Amino acid sequence: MINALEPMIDKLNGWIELDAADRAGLAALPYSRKKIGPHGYIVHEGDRPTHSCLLLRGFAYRQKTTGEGARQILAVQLAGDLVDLQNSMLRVADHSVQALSHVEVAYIPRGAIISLAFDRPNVGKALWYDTLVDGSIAREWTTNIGQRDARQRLAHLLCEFALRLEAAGLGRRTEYEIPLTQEQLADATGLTSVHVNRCLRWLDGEHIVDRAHRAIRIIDWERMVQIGDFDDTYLHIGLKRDQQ
Amino acid sequence: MINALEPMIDKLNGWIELDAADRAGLAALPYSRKKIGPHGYIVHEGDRPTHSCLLLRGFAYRQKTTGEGARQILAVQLAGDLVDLQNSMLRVADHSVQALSHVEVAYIPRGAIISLAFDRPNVGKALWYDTLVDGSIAREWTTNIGQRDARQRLAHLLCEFALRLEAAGLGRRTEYEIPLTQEQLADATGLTSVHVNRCLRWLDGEHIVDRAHRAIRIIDWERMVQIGDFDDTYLHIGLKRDQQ
DNA sequence: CGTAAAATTGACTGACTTCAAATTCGGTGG
DNA sequence: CCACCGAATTTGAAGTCAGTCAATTTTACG
Repeated sequence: MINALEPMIDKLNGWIELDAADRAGLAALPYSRKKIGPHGYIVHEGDRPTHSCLLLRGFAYRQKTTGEGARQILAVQLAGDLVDLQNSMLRVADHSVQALSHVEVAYIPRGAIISLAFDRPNVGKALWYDTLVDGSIAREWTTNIGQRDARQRLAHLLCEFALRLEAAGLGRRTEYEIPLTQEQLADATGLTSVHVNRCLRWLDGEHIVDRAHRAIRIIDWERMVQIGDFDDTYLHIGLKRDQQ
Repeated sequence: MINALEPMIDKLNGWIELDAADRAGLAALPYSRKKIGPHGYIVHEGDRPTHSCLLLRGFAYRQKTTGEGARQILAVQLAGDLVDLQNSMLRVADHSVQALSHVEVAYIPRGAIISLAFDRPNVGKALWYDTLVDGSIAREWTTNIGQRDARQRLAHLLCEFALRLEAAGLGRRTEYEIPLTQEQLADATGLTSVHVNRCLRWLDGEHIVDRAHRAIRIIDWERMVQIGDFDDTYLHIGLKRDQQ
């Protein structure tokens, strides 16, 4: 029987080599599964979570809401992502996590993760790297929103999704599916949905991307990279290979 | 003799209670000191750092530069901050750290920190919390830049500095000094220096803040909080008290 | 299939940028 | 201690990118 936590173990193993005991320790983590529909909350800002949350299937996003009700999407999470080390380690969740599609999640008691992290240093390091890579992506998002114009922002985001989905084995960089509405793309880039629409239509008209439903086909990857000022260093794909 | 690492130990002790052995372990970390002038690089994007860097004295900032040369300031660091766990743990620095004022830094071999983190779980947890709080602040910055207008952004940032400096014992929330130029404030908020100037002048004219040199006096804290839509939860000040 | 959600489009507006010039500040060397 | 000079701040005028508002068309899914 395949353990439901396998995708997470594989992802962590991508950051640092885990031995059999490390993997066994991870596989033995207690958890409870739950299915959640689109828009459903996985973690709510202000909660005092006792569990960490792992995304087993589907897509989710992290977001914050300002006092005026504006929403900023902070990250998009793929299956296998430990969605909530951020929140569950701190006492009060400072942001929400919501389902983008139908998702299945595993809630793992935070105590069990912390113990394992310190019992098995390689697991601890892998978890650490995972949060560091999350942080690196967050910094690039800040830069994207703060310094690039609308077209660049969108192109950059679409390039990021392409590479992350490819790395996770969930698509190809030139053809993938991600269930984000234009309004959600807007909230992720600090734009309005109207303007996101105009930019997408432009990319479409220039034959750089081709859109059908929520599927994206990047016709001209080189051009897209150039428009989005995209450099994949910040994703730290291939970290393990680099570490020696 | 007072150990130069004391401010860091105090800060970490603010996240989780450290016992004598934890503190001794931290105090025994090997390090080399270095003085760096304003604008000098502490870590350069693209470096493969072998050391982590602790800010002993002065102010520093983290930044990324886009392919077009636009600069985004990602964080401002105060004395006592471990400025570079982010970068030094990953193999390639994905952003730079530069001195804002005359600073003194301590370079600590990353191996020594990693060993200590896993030998003494409390130290590991404290370091972990430290990066998590950094992450939380980063998320609020993203939200600030993505969703708030110019006035709100600036007011929010100035409120953040006020509380962080107060928490670090480096000023009072209603009166503090921070050596940021208006151009740097602009790069931190995704605005232009011209517009930052206009917003500051407005805050000034409304008698909400009073500026002299790089010192800021917040005359009307309540109003400032309201204008900046500021809620300090994300700073996780008093985390230890909340944790039990 | 029907209906609510999402995408699309147009006209108009405005917050912020750009460019350029004048003024003030601050640190350093004489 | 003061004079100097580059850096930082301040101000004005004009331009533009993206937002707002509102209506229409298309899509998705229960």
